[in-house]
Amino acid sequence: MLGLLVHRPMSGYELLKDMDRNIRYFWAPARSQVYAILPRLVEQGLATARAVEQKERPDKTVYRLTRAGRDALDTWLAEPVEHDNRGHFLLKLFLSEHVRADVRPLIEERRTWARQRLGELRGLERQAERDGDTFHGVETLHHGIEQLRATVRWADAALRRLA
Amino acid sequence: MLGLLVHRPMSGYELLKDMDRNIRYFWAPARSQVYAILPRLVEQGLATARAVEQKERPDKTVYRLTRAGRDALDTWLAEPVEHDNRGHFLLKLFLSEHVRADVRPLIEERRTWARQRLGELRGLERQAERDGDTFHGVETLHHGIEQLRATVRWADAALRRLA
DNA sequence: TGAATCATGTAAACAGTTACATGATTGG
DNA sequence: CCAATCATGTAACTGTTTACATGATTCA
Repeated sequence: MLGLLVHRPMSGYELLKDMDRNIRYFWAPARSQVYAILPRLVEQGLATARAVEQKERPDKTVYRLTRAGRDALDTWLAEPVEHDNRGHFLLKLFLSEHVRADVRPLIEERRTWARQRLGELRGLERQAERDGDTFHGVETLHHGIEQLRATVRWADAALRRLA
Repeated sequence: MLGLLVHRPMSGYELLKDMDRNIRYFWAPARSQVYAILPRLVEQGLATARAVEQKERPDKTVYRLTRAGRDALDTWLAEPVEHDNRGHFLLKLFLSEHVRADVRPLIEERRTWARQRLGELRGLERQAERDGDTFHGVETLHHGIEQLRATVRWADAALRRLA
């Protein structure tokens, strides 16, 4: 949310529109969650709230990032990616647009992580085959392996597109 | 958790061991979450708790599925998969092992879902290219497309392995 | 002697969902 | 006239995490 408010001050409603346009496919919180977080940003000094009266529409509250909010965003982007955290990587990839930093290390790190993880899963796959595991158990491993191979393929292609 | 208790009555600790062995790669709740859910199963009549005294180890509580618990598992497995719900599909795939039902429709449905979704993302990809979106925005789309292609590939292969 | 394992929990927070609630305007 | 859009929220959950807390046994 800090990463979207960086563009321009917005109300919760506008923020949700922005999310729907940009990041819905990897992060889509409920409306009520966004409205719950916004006042918390103000409490934490990361944003300010300004009531805006409207004549033909209900009044709205517009949130604007503070300097501390901008700093918090930069700090978050500089922290290591939590690869197992759903959507965390894609969120950082998307938001690093606003912070002029090289994306290459981010993508390379994702690639390294995926390859390591791939090694683990292949180990379990061999073990499952030795142990004569059920179709169901083995297929969940095959599934994970295909997803990780796709991640490596994507990272390679993205790095080529960058070059 | 119902799907693991179906095998044999277990304490929270044993349940966590089982999870770590089998489903850790697509669902790994915290220890405290498992301990929080178990008494809730008893409240809902889905399991019974039995205190077991141990001499050389701390006492433990062993949970056993009731008939209602077994029915709840079957009902859950028969319900449509929530494809967007993290781990939901893999959990059902893994647990349908215990319920003698054909897995084929489950995998076919996953494949259909992934292909539809793939169509959506490809549409957004074309639009993003027309609109001249940033590298970051376009790459998140490429990433999603690769993941979905991997899902379709996996489903095709799994259906072949089944045949 | 110290780490790992066995075993169970509480507390506090944040994440995320669905359902409930209101009320005006715009456009087909 | 009906649906969608604009706009904001509350309530009640379930999901999920990290940190705190205890205490015995086994094995290197």
